[in-house]
Amino acid sequence: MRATISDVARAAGVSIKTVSRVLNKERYVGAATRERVEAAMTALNFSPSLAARTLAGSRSFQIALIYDNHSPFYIHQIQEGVWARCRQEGVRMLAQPVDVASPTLAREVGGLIDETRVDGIVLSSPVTDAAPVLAELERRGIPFVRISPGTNHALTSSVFMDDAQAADDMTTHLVNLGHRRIGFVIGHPNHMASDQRLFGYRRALDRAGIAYEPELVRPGLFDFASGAAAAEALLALPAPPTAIFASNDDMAAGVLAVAHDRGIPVPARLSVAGFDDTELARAVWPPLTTIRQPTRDLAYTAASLLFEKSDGVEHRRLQHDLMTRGSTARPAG
Amino acid sequence: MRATISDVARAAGVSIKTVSRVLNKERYVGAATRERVEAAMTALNFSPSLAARTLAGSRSFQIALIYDNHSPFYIHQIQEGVWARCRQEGVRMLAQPVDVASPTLAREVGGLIDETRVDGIVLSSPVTDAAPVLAELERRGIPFVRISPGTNHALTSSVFMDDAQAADDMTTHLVNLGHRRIGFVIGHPNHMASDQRLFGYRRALDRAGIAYEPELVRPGLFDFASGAAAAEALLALPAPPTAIFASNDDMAAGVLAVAHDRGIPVPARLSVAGFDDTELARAVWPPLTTIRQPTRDLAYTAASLLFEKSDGVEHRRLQHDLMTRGSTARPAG
DNA sequence: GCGAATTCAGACACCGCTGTCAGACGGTGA
DNA sequence: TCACCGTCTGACAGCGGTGTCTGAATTCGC
Repeated sequence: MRATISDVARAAGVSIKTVSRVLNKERYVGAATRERVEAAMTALNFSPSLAARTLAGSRSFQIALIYDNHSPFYIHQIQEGVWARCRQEGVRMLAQPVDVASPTLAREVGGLIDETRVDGIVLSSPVTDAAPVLAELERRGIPFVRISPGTNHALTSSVFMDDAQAADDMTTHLVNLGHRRIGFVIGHPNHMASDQRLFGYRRALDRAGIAYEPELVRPGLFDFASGAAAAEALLALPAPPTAIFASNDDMAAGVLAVAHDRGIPVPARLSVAGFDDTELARAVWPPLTTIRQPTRDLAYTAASLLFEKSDGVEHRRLQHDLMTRGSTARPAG
Repeated sequence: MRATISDVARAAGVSIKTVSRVLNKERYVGAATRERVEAAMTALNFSPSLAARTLAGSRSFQIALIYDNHSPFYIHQIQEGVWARCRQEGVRMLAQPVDVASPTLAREVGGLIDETRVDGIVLSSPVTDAAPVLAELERRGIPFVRISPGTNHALTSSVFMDDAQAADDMTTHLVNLGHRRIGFVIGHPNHMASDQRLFGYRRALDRAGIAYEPELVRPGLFDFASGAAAAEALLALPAPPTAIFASNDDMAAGVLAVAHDRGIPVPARLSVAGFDDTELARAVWPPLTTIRQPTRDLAYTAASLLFEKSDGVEHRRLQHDLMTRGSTARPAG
């Protein structure tokens, strides 16, 4: 049967409180005692009941990762990162997909906290910018860290990259190749990063002395279909762009598909650039020039911030990289 | 402050136990009493402590989903399916990535069960066939369901599709198009489904009276790179195949990339087929002809089996579909 | 109209740990 | 020598619910 803490105590000839001390690495346990207890624990194959620890103590050894569904690749990396850090800490991760548009979201999150008593929360974009949720978390005073938030940077701890600079870098890359008419596909309007990326695109154009043309900029939803639709529109223009920069890889894949369909060789006649460097970027052809977003590391760092529990608000900026692959080249002619 | 069950009891003018009865939908609670209690619960915004319920009762309101990392798309759909069913049941899902090759895996899983007291477990391939894990679960008598297991079908409840038939269908599709030299890329050796798919391929060839040629069959690991490597080898053959059937979409994407690199038009000169119908199948160009595997439904059904807790072992086979898209066509000439 | 079955509600122990407090012990400074 | 401190360990009371048992009120069969 399952071993309990009192079984261990009996086997080691100490009180259950002493076993508890060893379990929690508290001070004031003699070396000899500790060893006896540890031996008993392994001998009995003891795993403490999380439920009992949560109920009796002030920690639950669980944190929650809250996200809304967008790219599976992105979510996968986020989960990976948070989970890896949790594992080091001996803490469980509760993955909680939500609908950021749900009117009851704040209450759901509140219920989650009450039920599970999680020790902290990692928020992934776009839940990072859902005001009711932030207010609820604030009200309860539960520690939380946001990954790539778009608003109120100062308020809470967060990890992020410089989306504007990254988009600027990519646009500059295209400009340096010789492109002058560069199409842009905006990201999902729910995500604040979308604005940042658009801003970076415009800033780079501006610096290069290229006039901003609204017709070259199309809305998107971070998915394949919207990328394809945007490409259709851009390529139907009287003076179509020689390069298209999509705000994520999924949409860039959509752009690629449209180009292939129309027999437009990439990159010879059309350069295509993405953003994120998900696995998709290397699975399409030609492989996408894209911005490597350190997604996994962002998530890992977010979890770290939670565990380090420095009292104050802390921010960490992580570096991005421009990954030059086969989908971009000098314009024809 | 957080409301407890005794707050609710006081507010409703009943005993704690009666509130507990309402919470658990037990019998023998008067309609009027139930309403008073429910009103008090919403008024106080009461969420019961999972830790306390777990400790005192015989359920934990949690199940675990155990998987080893392979395609992010696949995992994403599996999580989605299990999670959707859990939500209906008011049960939390603990996502637990593991390394199926780890020698301590069974112990880890045992520890997970002891710590969390999960009510049941969903196993996803290839953990479905890790003998030590199965033995551990069996020993503890904890309910579990396997998704697409490869072995010991009779032993435990499972949901699956007919991988052999699906591969047979795809191969037959290619044969019917007129292909005679059909390359095949095997899946990851850890996954039992890989054998089944190879078997289906051979069976279809056999029925069509086409001799099996070992040189047309290459090993793979379910990832892009191994698909590309297999394609390189196949296309370097003195008599290269006119079609390549890869055991999943990721590898098929690798095949496509090699074809593009070599300037071999798809599907005009080479047909390419995948397996799974992940989002990737529609993100590449041309979109992949593939087998739609009802991954999300498999996961959903697996969770259902867990909750329905019919005493006996139960199996559910789900249907697959042949999705004909742009990557396959009649061979040239 | 009366005993028995059924419906309803509460008392109480306890699930397996942690927090608090108090006690024992040996070493230290005055 | 004594008071005092740091170190080590145990007793004990909960944490917030559920399972079991017991008892009262109601319905039912004949």
